[in-house]
Parts: sequence; structure tokens; C-alpha cells
Amino acid sequence: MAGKTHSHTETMTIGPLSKQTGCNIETIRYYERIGIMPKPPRTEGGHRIYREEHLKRLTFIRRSRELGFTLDQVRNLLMLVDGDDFTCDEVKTMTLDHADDVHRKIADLKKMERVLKDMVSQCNRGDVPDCPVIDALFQTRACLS
Amino acid sequence: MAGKTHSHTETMTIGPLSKQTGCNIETIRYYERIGIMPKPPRTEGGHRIYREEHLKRLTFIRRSRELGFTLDQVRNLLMLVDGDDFTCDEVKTMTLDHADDVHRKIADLKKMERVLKDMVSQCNRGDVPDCPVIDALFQTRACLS
DNA sequence: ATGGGACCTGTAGTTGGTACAGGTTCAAGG
DNA sequence: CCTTGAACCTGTACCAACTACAGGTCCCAT
Repeated sequence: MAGKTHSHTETMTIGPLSKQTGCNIETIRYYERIGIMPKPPRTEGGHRIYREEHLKRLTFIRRSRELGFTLDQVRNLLMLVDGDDFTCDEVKTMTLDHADDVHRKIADLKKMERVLKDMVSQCNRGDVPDCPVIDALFQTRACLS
Repeated sequence: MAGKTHSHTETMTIGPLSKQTGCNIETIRYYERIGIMPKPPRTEGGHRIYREEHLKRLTFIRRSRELGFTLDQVRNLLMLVDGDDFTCDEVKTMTLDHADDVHRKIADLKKMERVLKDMVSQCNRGDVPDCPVIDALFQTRACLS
């Protein structure tokens, strides 16, 4: 009852961290290797010891990745956060840029989808060995522009 | 004027093939290495010599890739074409499967886009160092489901 | 004959991880 | 205290689909 009163420092090994974040163990170690997660302290035997801050950081990374940010973008976001001199505006700009990327990707995929469906709609004959889809694929720049 | 009359066999080296298909030279060689493009004949000196059939095949590959087919799917399509015992139905099925993939990808990206925009719409304050986007990213499972 | 652009091979890097193999540590049960 | 086996460790190799060299050779126009 002298120094530690509450001992709120919940620590955990890599397994529980993996479970709580939904991030693969191998991926966590990979993130450490590429320097996006810090090297955690270890036990005598060499096992990694994580705590709250790691959990938060990893959650941030996973969530950013789920939203389609690249690891490089995540790194930049984290630099802003770590530097704690970031402005909301910087983050906003990065996010909007990324949203634009996503938007473009959606547009491209929609175009693709349309072409694919158009091609398929041409073939209703079933077992003919002469296929409009194949024909279309042999065409240079048939539909995508 | 004895054997060759018209000589319609237009040949070309890798450079022109690259230009006509819009496919990188390195990529053409890569396609050859992985066996999706055939090994073409060579000049004495070792330069690759292509002709019409190669042009067509490469166009097919590029176009399929542009439509988001994986190289593995392209390989399958080409096997059907090469085997010339393929039915339109087989091709149609593959194309529809792929269209479904594309459709799912679009849905995912749209979800992403919405979350990103929602996050951004929270921050109008400009230079505040406390950013709703960052906050959201630290949240476990805030919006994506 | 020569200059330089096009071509060659082979290897390594990219992104974002996953999958082992082969060895060590930790903690609980006997 | 000892054993057992789950969890952990490192290191390496692999995936897609290319791209980027380095360092050397060929071709052909002048």
C-alpha cells in the first residue's frame, strides 16, 4: 500500500492485443518492424508487453486502414498526432484528399461494372462457342474510355 | 517477286508493341516470364519479334486487366479461348462472378466514402488542435459495420 | 565505322501483409 | 518441482502485378 495504489496499468501480451484489435499477430509484428508501432518493452524471456497506449494506437491504425488509408497516409496522420502540433485543418485536408481518391475509385469501378454487364447482356445464346464477351475483350478500347 | 507477294505478316519489336497496346515493355516481358504471353521468336541478336497474334493477345490481356480481372482470371479466359472448346456460358459465368466482385467493392468504397465525409463534416473549426477526425479514428468501430 | 537509341538479362524493390519452420517461454496442473 | 502444451519468439519466404535499375548488347542510320 505504499507506492502503487490502483495500478491502472493493464498490460497484455501480443495475443490479447490481437484479439482486442482484430489485428493479426503477424501483422502487429510487421507494424513494429516497419516502425509504425513502437517497440514495446519485453519480459525477461523476450515476450512483448503492451499497454493501453499501444491498444489505442493499433486501433487507430486498423481503423484508418479499414477506411482505405495507405500505411503511408496512416504514418502521416500519426506524425501529426504524435507531434501534437497538428491542426484540424491538416487532418481535414488529408482526409478530403483521400475521400477524393475513394470517389475516383468508385467511379472507375462503376464504369467497369457497366462494361461488364453490357458485355454479358450481349450473350444470351448459352452454348455458342463464339462469345461476345471474348470478342469485346479482343477489341481495342471498346468501351472504357 | 517469286514467293512473297503481299507479305502481310507485319512484324514488330517490343517497342512498337508496347506503344500499340499501351502496355509497358517491362510488363510485356513480365507477361512472357509468367507464361501468359508466349515466347516469341527472336532475331539473330536476340530481339523479340512479335506479330499480329501477339498484338491481339496482349490487347485482350490489357483490356481484361483494365476491367479488373486478375491475371489468374485472364489466364482462365485465355485457356478457354485457346482451347476453342469454350462455351459462351462459361465466359458469361466468369464475367458475372467478376461483376459481382466489382459490385461488392463499390459498396465497400461507398461506405468508406460516407464515413470519411461524415468525419470531415464534423470539423469546421479550422485550426483547433483537437480534431474530430482523429477522435473518430481512435474510436473502435465508430461507423463502419 | 560509329554513335546512340532500342533492346537484352537478371535482380531487387514496391504494398500490405500472410505463412511457415524451428526454437523458446510461460503458466497451470499433477 | 516437473512436465506439458499453448503462446510466444525470430527469420525467411511468399502473394499480386508490376516497376526500376544496372550493366551489357544489338541495330541501323548517317
